[in-house]
Amino acid sequence: MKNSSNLNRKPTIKDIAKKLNVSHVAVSRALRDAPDISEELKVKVRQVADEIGYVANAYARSLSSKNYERNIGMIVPSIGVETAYNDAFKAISEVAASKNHSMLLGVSERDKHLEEMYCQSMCENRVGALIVSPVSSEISAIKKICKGIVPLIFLGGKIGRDESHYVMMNYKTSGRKAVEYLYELGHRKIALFLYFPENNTIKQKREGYLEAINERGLEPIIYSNGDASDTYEAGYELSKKLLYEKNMPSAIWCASDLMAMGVIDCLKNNNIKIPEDVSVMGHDNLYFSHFRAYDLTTFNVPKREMGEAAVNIALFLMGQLDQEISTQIIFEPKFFERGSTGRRKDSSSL
Amino acid sequence: MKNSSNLNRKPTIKDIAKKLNVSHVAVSRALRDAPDISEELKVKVRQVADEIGYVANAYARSLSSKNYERNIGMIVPSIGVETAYNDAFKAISEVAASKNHSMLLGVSERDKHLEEMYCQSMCENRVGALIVSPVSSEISAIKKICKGIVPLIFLGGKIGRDESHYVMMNYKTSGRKAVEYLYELGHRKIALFLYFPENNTIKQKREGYLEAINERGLEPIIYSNGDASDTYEAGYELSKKLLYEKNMPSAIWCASDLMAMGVIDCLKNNNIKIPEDVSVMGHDNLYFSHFRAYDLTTFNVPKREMGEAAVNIALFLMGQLDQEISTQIIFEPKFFERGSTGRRKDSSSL
DNA sequence: CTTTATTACTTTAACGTTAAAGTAAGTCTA
DNA sequence: TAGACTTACTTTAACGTTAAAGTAATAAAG
Repeated sequence: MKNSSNLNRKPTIKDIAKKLNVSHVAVSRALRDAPDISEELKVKVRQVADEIGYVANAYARSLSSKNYERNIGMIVPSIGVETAYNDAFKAISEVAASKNHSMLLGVSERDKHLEEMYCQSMCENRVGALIVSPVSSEISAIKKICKGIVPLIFLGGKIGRDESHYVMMNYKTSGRKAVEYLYELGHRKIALFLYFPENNTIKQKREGYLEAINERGLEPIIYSNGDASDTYEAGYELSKKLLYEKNMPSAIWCASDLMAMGVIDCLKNNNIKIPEDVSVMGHDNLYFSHFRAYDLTTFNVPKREMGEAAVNIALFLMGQLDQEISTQIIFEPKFFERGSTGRRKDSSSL
Repeated sequence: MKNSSNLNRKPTIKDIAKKLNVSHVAVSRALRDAPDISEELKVKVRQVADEIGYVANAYARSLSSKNYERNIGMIVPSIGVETAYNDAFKAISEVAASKNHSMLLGVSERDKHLEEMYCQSMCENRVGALIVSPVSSEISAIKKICKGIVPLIFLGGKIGRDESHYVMMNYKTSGRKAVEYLYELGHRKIALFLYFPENNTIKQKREGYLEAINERGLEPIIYSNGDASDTYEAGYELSKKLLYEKNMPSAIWCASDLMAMGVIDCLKNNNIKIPEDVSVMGHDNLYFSHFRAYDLTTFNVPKREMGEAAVNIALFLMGQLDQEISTQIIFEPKFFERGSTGRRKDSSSL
């Protein structure tokens, strides 16, 4: 049985007008508190509107006034516990609300087809700007859909630097700094734990790592798990593999904090002390990373700031900002030293 | 300097019509693949549309076809790491996408004023249904705004059972079961850690706890932190207080996993063994709760299922479901026993 | 070879609102 | 006391689309 609550016609300004024997335009102006309307009528109009439960129709308003570009769209691959998009979205939504814009959020679940569908839908809904954290580096379809209709701002690490508007991180810095830092602590056998799928983020981290490793004449040790992607379990499993292969490095840098937590728990479970026996570093600085049980040395990704930067670019492109700003922003990761890393023991082989 | 990218007029079906010397209605029908249009014209129309970068205007379409109730709105107090709303939103967004509905998300940041603003905006945007996790139990303003315009579905624990559409948890069960379980493990000194602000969720948990405690003739021990709300730090601080007061119970049930993690880290830091010396339980079963470092006994909140239930009610109320379903759903918490709880030691005083 | 149907359109009107131009009645000014 | 100005409206048109009704040209039927 179909429910039919959507069939009942909602009251319009014309209904109010009829009741008060005035033109619907007078009502429209009264409701908007526009000039050329007597206080008396305004009061009556508001009263009747309240009485009959009138609520403005945003579709008609936007169509008529031609400024439907009041919303900001955002498309993210996921909004689970482990991602940076929550904080970014939060910042974007706050700024948007403060400027009286609504947010449209699409969660593509890493599905390129769904991502494109959302893109199309947001264009049809005439968002003023669209902030996309693309599922993959392949963004030509998105660009084609939005071209000429909606300004596109890319957020995150998966895209190259030849786009016109983006906010991203320089993950190469993380790779270099991780090695530099661990080297200075005396570590010579420094492993890198990666995850799949291999996107630009990962590529940059590996690049930085390899550069710094090579400059110091060290041997690169890279482990990458095939299927689990960026998870606690992935870190746990890779560590088990290390233990099995009896090839323990004195320091491990994980491309994500989630993996690093898995590594720490697996090693501790096998009576390896962190950081006395092995130093473990992560990346992202999640909310949980500072918890005493992990106390993870890591790199902070300024999620909030990135979201703010993106929404500011959006506002600028929508003509809502009075100052000129750059629409290509690259943030540098910030190093956070905590307790999961330390000086190498004199005998480092396990 | 104002940017003016929003001023350029976008092509409409009339532009296509003019190019092909047909009526705009023919174009409209061709684009929608409607009958009464030749294959030939359809091909030409699609070609020109592509050429000039035509994108349908959702506002005009909705206004004309009068079915603008295609979107589902959702308003949540927060979307940070620690909340259940992520998963719920995820489920809702997936189901909505599968039925070709878009989602409008408002994050109220626990601000009642912002919550009402979003509510108003969603009504004006004629969402087909609005799912709200209210900031507080005071929901009369929300109900007044939406009345007669948009069906309202309340999600979460903060509301009473006299609303017409809701999805909530029975937290009283958690309170009872926590005590039952710990009692059976031999614990007699069972503390409850709460947080502020005190909403229905908390009230129910306390109620269940007190009932079960009283039935067994035990002494209730309730600690509540004044300001930090539901955080790791709150759990940490409350535990410090316990240690300082030398009033250690043999089991602690925390109203949230986040707090429980703080408790575990603080106790472990003070050489108290979990669960040998003290059993610790939480509530919510966050993604991080199963990590080896905490291995937390807790109650699962079926976030995803709750989201699915809510969106199904929404679809039903929008007349998009073929079967009749209940619009008042209460989920029972599911107990997850893990390693943070155990039998009481014979000598339990510390 | 007229009637009836079918195909592929066109024309008109409507959705609910706002913009812009028009106007009647009253007030002020010189 | 005519003309200009002000107030508080009304009328008309438009936004971009779809629904519904109308129609010319061709094909099929009897």
